Amino acid sequence: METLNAAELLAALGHESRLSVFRLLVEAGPEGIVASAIGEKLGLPPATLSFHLAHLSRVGLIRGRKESRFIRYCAEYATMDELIAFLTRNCCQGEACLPKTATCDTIAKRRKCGDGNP
Amino acid sequence: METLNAAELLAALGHESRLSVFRLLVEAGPEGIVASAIGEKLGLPPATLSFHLAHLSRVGLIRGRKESRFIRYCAEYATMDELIAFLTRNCCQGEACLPKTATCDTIAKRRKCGDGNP
DNA sequence: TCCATATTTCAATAATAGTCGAAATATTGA
DNA sequence: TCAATATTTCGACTATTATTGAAATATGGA
Repeated sequence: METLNAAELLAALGHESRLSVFRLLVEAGPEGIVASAIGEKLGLPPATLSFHLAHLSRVGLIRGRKESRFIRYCAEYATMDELIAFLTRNCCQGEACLPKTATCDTIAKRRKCGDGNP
Repeated sequence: METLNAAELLAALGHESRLSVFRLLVEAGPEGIVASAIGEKLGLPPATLSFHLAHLSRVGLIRGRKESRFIRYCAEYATMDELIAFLTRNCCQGEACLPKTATCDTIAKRRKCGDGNP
């Protein structure tokens, strides 16, 4: 991933409403959530929600599939992963970095960078 | 550190110039880089660079320390770590996610989320 | 077909962010 | 003190983004 593309993804997530939508979908898992339910949960007017969903879709962070009258959205985990990989690539010259504890098991593993450790 | 404002951090990184600055500092490691060298490397005019450095500093993604006439900036790895932890917290309902290969050892470990695996 | 519901598009407006020359400030070494 | 260099602030301008009501489109069920 190049810088330009990463900046686009980060900008998409750098908005309170869009980040809330994305987090909701990340937590929802592969099953996703239909648009109207997202709007209800976050209290966003239809036009506003549509605008933000379109933005997140355009950059590839979420995907929507038509399902009868609804559109069901889910997070694109692969895109998020690439983004995180980009952010941490070649980090910190082999020093320890990213040392904080975290909630998710996998995050807890992410303690040192570039130290060749399992 | 105050409470994490993830959208603010993401918006700060969601600009090509700022992301370039941040990546440069992430790769530079704890030693950091002086402002003028950053500007030269990225081809940013002093006023523009100052604007972006101030922005990144304000949200806590980088830190500058005066060093004689220069200001030496370095990445705040802890902030980035909190941000990544936030993005991946409670992800995907125990399904496999973030499955892509990555450059950094620590990233390579980050393969499943919430599966109770080491 | 007709109605109710889901979502998008349109359009006007409001708000915010980015750019960078020039002037100001700070620091150091001569 | 003076000149050179590093960085910030100011100010004016440009560009982009966000908001949302209302109208349009799409779908499925009665």
